[in-house]
Amino acid sequence: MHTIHTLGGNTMTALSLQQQLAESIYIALGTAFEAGQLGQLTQLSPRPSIVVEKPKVSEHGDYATPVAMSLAKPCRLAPLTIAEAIASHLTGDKIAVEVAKPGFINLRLGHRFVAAELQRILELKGDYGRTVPEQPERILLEFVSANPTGPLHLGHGRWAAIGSSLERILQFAGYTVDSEFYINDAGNQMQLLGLSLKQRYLQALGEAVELPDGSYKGSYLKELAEQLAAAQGDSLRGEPVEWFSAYAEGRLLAQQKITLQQFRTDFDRWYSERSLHQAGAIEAALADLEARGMLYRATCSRQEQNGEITGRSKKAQAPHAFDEEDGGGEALFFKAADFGDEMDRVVKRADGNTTYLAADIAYHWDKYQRGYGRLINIWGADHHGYVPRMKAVAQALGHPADSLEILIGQMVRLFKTNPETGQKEEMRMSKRRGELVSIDDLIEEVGVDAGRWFLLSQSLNTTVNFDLDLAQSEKFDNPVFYVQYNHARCCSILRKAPERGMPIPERFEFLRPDGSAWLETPQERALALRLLAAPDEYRFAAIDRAPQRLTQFAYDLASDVSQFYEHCPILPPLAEDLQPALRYARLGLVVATRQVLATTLTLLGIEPRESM
RNA sequence: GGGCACGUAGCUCAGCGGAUAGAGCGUUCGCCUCCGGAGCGAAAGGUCGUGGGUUCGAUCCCCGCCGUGCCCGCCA
Repeated sequence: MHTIHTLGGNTMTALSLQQQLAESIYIALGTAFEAGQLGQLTQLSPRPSIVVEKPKVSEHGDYATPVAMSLAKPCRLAPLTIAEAIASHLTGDKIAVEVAKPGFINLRLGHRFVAAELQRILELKGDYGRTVPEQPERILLEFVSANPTGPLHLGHGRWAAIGSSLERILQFAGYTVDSEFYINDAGNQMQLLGLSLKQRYLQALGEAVELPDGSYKGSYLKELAEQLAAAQGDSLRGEPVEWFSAYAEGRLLAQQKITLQQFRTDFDRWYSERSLHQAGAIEAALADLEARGMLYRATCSRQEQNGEITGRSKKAQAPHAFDEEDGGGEALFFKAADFGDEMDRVVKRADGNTTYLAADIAYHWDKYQRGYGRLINIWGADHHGYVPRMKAVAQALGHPADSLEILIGQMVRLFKTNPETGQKEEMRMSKRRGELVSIDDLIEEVGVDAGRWFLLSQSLNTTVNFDLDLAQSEKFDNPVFYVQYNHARCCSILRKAPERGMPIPERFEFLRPDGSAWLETPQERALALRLLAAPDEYRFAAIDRAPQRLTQFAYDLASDVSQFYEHCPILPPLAEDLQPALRYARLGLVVATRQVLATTLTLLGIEPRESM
């Protein structure tokens, strides 16, 4: 029987604190139920959801549950009565329980409990905070997935930071996760890339050639072309466009890989779209859909036929503009509308070429074939309109709609103070002119740590307003600096302790012989409680797919460290009047704190620096 | 026209249906010369865009409206 008495110090359980508390409350609930204290409530299954949360006000306890209020109706009892009944079965010497006004049950962690949990951190070290999911899953996380047509820009940087952190966070929460980059290396854009490079190459040879319309105008292609001209002279003049495509792709993809690696974003697989074509996966996936009755041939979609398409953009209002080119023949449609998309989508054009969607169908078909039960994609908001048709694909292939999870992230805007006006100005990025701020630029300007931090610290559905000045700041107004500084500060204390006559012991003791706590100041307690909340923070970051919870947590933790440091001296001479046992208990708290800060930063892909 | 997201303190943003809505910056007022200096403490500052609804309880869920951003191809 798992009672409140056995809480804490149990290194075998992978339960977070809130899970442990919820478990205890559930058991107390069962006891109350069996004792007939829950009124009209007829059964305890399905198990009622037990919310355990950290109250905003400390008077309401370290943790609290409103479970009695949600049970009031089925029990037909006053919430207070229910709360009293549950609370009466929660008594123990490790946690103080009290019932408050409307029907809250407030829990206060006792010294022994806190001390035991601190010991657990010291024992588990970097594994503290690992949890086990309710449902184990094999997840494929796909992100960035750019065209190999140029340097990765700031937007890609956001997906890289979030994807790579999320991968670590999900793994720490017990999921099996693989990460993948889908290389969009097929289609006419590669043709255009080759053409652009060839023209640049000819320009570099001194020829007056115009770049074709819509070509890639970024300076990186010019540099590539000049390198080619310098190394090969005019010997490549006769090479076909395809040669230039392949060359450009090879160079640009290699550069993207280097950039991402520098940005601490590693992929388990780089998956080439072209390889799907070569392996016949597109035909295989379409054959699968065909066999399921999900395809049909027509000159236009069923919805257009029936006049069901209203409210479209100008482009979409003229769906047959292509007829002139392709002779108005029949295309192959996928019945996306059967699964919630607004209309059916073309997978094979009238001219016989497959569409981008067809390749994406094949890619996701292949992901499922490889045995992943959950697919998570991170896309920019500019692709959100694509979500319904991909969800339709998942369902048409026989998978639940929610097995494909598409996280839509808003865009990144960059701000910098103009030295002339002193005003913050947006650095406008223009894709047309090839002027995008690249991840390489970002790394050069602010470094990987600050770059990642600011791209991670906002919720996915908020636009990031990236403040370059703030990210460069080496003062406490810069949160990443503040967090790293406080980690380094812990390291410094641990480094100096032996020099000041306090060698680091094997074990720390947090309780006095009489069972009371050495750590009893508000700062010590706040810090310790923050550490105990870490596993829940990691867990929620995984469940909510929300790395920004951890930047927030890291900051709050650093703030607790800072206050602890100000008020609780440890090393002589500053602390020489204090009892050694107290100083050692504080030192133990520093060891645990450093560990949790380091774990949190590692999950974010930010370096826990030992010195600044 | 339609879709998605957003609207919370002067600014940038957090906020798992719970009690008195938080943080940083900025502003005001006090401290501090300290194990690692770039600080610490406090105060002021809010009709959570708006109008309804669901709920014992709504910043959070649902609907309408207003405002902002992104998107709506037999492109990729």
